[in-house]
Amino acid sequence: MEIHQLRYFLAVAETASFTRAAKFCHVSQPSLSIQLAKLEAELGGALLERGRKGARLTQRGERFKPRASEVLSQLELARQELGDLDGLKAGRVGLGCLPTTGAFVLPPLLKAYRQAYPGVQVVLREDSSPGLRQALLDGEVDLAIVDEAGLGVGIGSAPLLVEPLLLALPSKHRLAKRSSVRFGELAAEAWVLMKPGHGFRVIVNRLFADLGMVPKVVFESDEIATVQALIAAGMGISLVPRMVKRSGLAYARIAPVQPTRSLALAWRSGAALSAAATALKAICIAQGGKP
Amino acid sequence: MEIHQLRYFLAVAETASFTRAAKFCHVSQPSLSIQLAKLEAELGGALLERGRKGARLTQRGERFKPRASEVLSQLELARQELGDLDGLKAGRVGLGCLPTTGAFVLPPLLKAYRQAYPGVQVVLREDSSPGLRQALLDGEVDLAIVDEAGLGVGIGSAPLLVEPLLLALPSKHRLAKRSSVRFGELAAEAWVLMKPGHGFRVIVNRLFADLGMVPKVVFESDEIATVQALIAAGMGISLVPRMVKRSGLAYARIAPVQPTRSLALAWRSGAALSAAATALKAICIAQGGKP
DNA sequence: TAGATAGCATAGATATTAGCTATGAATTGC
DNA sequence: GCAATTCATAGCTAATATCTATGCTATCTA
Repeated sequence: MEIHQLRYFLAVAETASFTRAAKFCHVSQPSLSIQLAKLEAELGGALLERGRKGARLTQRGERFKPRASEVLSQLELARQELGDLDGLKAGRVGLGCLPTTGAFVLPPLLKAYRQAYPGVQVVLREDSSPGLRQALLDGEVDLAIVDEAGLGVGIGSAPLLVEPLLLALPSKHRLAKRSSVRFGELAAEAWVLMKPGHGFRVIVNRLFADLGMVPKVVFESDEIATVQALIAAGMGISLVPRMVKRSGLAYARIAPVQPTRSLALAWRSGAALSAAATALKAICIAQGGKP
Repeated sequence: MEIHQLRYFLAVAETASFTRAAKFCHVSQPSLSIQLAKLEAELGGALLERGRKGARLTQRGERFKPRASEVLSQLELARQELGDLDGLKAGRVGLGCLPTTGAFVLPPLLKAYRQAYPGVQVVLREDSSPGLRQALLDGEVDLAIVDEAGLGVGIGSAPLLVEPLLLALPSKHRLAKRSSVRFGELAAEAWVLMKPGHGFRVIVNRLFADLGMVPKVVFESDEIATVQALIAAGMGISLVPRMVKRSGLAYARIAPVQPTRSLALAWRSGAALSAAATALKAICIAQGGKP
């Protein structure tokens, strides 16, 4: 059973004539006759009744017609849908981001994207960098905004932004008035940090390791908001990305070498990005993550 | 776009591997690769993402898959339905009959048919012989039980039964006690007949014509029941087929040559009878219309 | 690190087949 | 009776689906 046979069959059903159907299908009448004979042979019986002045459907033909019609409709619909997908009139793109960044970088990105491609659905996923990395590899998201911990083998990336990590202090802290602090001055401080595995916990660990020290960690959380709340309550100090600055805390730069974290847009290396994902990638890179 | 391409595509979607899909489809892996490349080219973009350890669907592939699946389902369903039709597990047959015969010949026929093929729907149509002839030619019914007036060019037929026409008389009629009557004795009688066009009105006309006479027609009707009711009321006499004999009237044979009407099973000459119609035809001929 | 394995793509040969033109057979209309 | 219509058949050609053999790359293993 071939698709062109279905097309020929429906043309005959429509025109009640092999000759007219052949013209309609832009093939010769013998070709059409032969193909229909094959179709009938494969289906085990006549679909058409040939007469002196044309052809009419047999009962089997009447029964077969809606199926053949449905097949061609589905194929047409498939083309249509794929066209919509490519034309960004439809589709879906999965975007991952870090909980500490979502609230800051996503709104302008998504606003621009939604305006440009209102038909595309964006599915968000907030997770840690390793979690996002896995989600990329599993194809659960198409793109993700991650820090260094989200990269690695199998992941492609483009830099989005580099932002300084600031020392976050209770406003009454002895260093609260300082605009910059050397890291060595912090050896004895109590630290409130993100739990291990989070991207910039890694950065803090590295900073201490470089100094041959171990931080005195008094609290750990998964939420940057919690960390800052604990600091505001005077439980300790921390390093936080500049984008989460809020009132009620004091922030100081680290000197002389300011630590930073880099955010990058990441995707699975081998992945054939969908049109929707490609467009989102372009917007991300164009905006550079800067609101 | 070809059906085997859809099959290959779904196999890859299922097995996540070109190699396994090729085995499943009983083709070589290169053949499958090439066909899928063609499918993708025709649809304007990749459907599958080739990786080191197999293949996975792209977004376009995910979108396309249900359509491809539906197409194959429809084709399978079509085969199934045609098989049911041929196996007489489904189907429809149109059967026509004369109003004067339906009540007498149909019940046993339809009972036997329904019992043998409960899945087949029988659509009845009662009409005059010329009307049934047209219905046959138009394909509105597959078979019809008609008298001579229903035959002609383009109609095939098989004899079903020959039945005598009896003289129907009011029970107080002067001839009511006679078992047989010569037609010549009826020249002066008042006649209640079926309207012109009805099959056995033609027969009565012919009988009179043979004698060089014209009947004195006092009433005409389309319904044999009406004719008999008028006769019972003493309005005249008539010739009726034996199968409509009822109480309240007297019936006499015509002698010496008993007039008859023949019923036949008819179909359109060129028609490819459906399995359902062929089976019904067989039952009709086997029973010969005799209850 | 070299070799083996797995997975898909490419190349060239072959066999099937869809399509064409020409023609035939049967019927209808003037 | 001739012309026109309609579908089927025959023979040829070109397209193509498939095959085997091979290449390429990445992964696994000794």
